[in-house]
Amino acid sequence: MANEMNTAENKPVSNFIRTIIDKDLESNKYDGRVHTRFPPEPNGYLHIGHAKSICLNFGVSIDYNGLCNLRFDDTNPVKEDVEYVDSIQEDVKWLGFDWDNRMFYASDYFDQLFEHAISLIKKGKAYVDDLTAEEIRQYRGNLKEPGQESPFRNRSIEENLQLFMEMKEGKYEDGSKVLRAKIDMASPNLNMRDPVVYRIKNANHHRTGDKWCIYPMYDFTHCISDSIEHITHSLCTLEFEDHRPLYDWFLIELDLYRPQQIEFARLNLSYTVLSKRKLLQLVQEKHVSGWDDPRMPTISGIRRRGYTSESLRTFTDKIGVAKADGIVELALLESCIREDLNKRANRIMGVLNPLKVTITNYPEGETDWLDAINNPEDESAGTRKVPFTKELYIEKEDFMENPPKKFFRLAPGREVRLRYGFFVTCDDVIKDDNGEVIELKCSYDPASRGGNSPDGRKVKATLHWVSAQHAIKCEVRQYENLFSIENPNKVEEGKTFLDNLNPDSLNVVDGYLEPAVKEGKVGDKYQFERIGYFAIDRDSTEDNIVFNRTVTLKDTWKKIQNR
RNA sequence: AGGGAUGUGGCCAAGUGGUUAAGGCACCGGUUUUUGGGUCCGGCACUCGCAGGUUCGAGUCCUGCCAUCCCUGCCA
Repeated sequence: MANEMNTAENKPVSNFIRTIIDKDLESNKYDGRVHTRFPPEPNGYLHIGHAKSICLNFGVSIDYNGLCNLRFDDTNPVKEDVEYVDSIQEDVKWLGFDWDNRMFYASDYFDQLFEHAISLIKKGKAYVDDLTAEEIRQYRGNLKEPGQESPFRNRSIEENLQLFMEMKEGKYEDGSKVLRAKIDMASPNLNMRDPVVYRIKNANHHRTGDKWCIYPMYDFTHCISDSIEHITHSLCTLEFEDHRPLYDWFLIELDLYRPQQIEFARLNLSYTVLSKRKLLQLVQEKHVSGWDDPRMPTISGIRRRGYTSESLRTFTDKIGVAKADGIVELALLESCIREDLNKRANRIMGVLNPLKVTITNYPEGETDWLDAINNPEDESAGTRKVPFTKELYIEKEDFMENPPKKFFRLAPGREVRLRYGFFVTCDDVIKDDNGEVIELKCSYDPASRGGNSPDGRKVKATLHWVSAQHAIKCEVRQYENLFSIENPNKVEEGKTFLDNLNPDSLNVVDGYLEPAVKEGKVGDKYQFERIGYFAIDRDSTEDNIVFNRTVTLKDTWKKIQNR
C-alpha cells in the first residue's frame, strides 16, 4: 500500500482539492471525515486517465486518514459487462490501492433510488412524460433559446404515481415514457431543463438480471449514491461542472446528506487517445489485439508493456491536479518509467539487428565465461556470467565504414570495448554482392579481459554484444505511438481518429539475447544495454521468449548526429 | 437569453496582496562513467492571456477585452 509516501520529503504536492479539504477540516464541515470514491462505469477497461482519478481519490483518502470506496456506476445495462467489473478491480489493486470491504454498485441502490423517485413525484417535483426522445429534444430548446414545457408536465401526482408504477411493472415499451424532474425549462443550464430521471429499458442487467425494466439516469443516481455512502468530497472531471446544480438539486429536494462535488481537469496525453468509446472501437474493429494490447493506454496494456505501478503513481503525482485543461507530454510518462526501471531492471545484452563479428585471433571452439554486473545502480543485484566466443554478434548500427566526426563506435581500424569482454579492433570488412557489410574480422587484445587494458589505453565506445553460439533467439516486439499525431483527438474535416493510426506502431524483430534470459519469467523486466527496457510477455512459449519493449533509453547520439 | 469553466516558460504545475515567480519533464552547457544510459554541477519567465485601474506594494483585488474548453443523450 502506498501510505508511506506521506513523509516530509515526499509530501503530496499542494493542489486546489487539498486546499478545499484543509478548509473543510478546519471548519469541521464533515466532522473531520474525508471519504472519497472511485466510481467507474463497467463499460470498458480502465486507462491511464482513470489512473489519475484513482490515485487522486485513493491518495487523498490515505493522506487524510480517510476512506475511499470503489463503486461501479452500473445504471445502463446495455453497455456494461462483468468482464469489465473484474478488470477494473484487478487494475485498481495492481495500482496499489485497497477498498477493503467497501465495494459497491449503484445497482445496490436501485430499490432506494426507486423510493426516492416516488418521493420526488409525491412532492410534485417529477412527472411522467409521454413525449418521444425526439420531441423531448425539440422541447428542450437550445443554447440560445429557452425550452418549452411538455404537455404532460402538469399531470396530477396521483396519475404520475400510477404511471410510474406501471412503468416499473413493465406495461410500457422502451422509449414510450420517461420520468422527468420538474425544474425549469427556461434555465440557461440545459441540465436543469427537466432532466430525465428514469427511462424504460427492457434489458438484462449484469447484476440485477430481469428485476428491473426501468433504470435511473446518472445525474439522479450519482448524487444519491454518494449521499448513501456518506462521501464527503465527490471528485469528478470538468465536464460535470454543469451537472453540479442538478447534483445539489436532487439532494436538497430529497432532504438528503449532501457531499460536495469538486471537478478537476481530465488527463490528456500526447499521441494518445483516452476515450473509452474510441478504445472500444479499436478493440472491436481489431486494430489492436485486445484491451491489453501493449500499445493501448489501458492500465492492463501499460502493465503488459512493462510499466510498473510505482511509475504510474509517480506520474500521476508529477502531473498534478488542476482545473486547466492541457496535454501532458508522453516524455514525462517515459521519464517516470525510465527512472523506476533504471533502479530495478537487471541489465542484459541483446542484439536486435545483428552483424557478425569474427575474432580472428581467438581460439576456435573456446568459451570464456566473463563476469557481468546485473545492475550498476543496485549492487545487491549481483553478477552473472556471459559467454565470449570466436563468433559474436554486435548491433549493425554500431559499425560504420565511413564514420562521421562524432561517431565513436566501431569503424575500420578502430578499437572499441566489448562490454565486460575485451578490446577489439576492426581489421577487415566483408561485404556481399550488393556491397552490404555482412561480417567484420576483428582482433582482440587478450590482456584487456574484463574490459580494461593494463597499459591504460582508452577507447571511446563500449558496445554490447552476444556470443553467436550461445545467443537465445527471442521475439522482440517494439512499439511506437499507436497514433501518429500529437493530438489524435483533433480530427480533420471528413476524417476520424482512426485516420491518425500509425501503421508502424508495432515492429517485431528477432533478438539475440544472452543465455541468462532463459531464467526469466513472464513480467520480468530487463534493460537491454544501450537499447531500452523490455518485459517478458505472456505470449512466450517453451522455446520462444517474447519481449515487449517498454521504453527506449534516451538516445542522445542521434541528436548529436543530426546537428 | 445562453450558461459554466480556464488562461503562470516548449509541456505539466506551485503560488491564497509583501524579500530576487517553487518543483518536475523537455532543452542547452560542463563533470564523471566499462551503457552516447545513468550520476553530479550549472543554465533556462525583469514577468504571470491583453489593456486599464485600486494599492506604499498586484501573478494574486476591480473593470473591460481576447483566447481555449465544456453543455442542446431516454450515455456516464
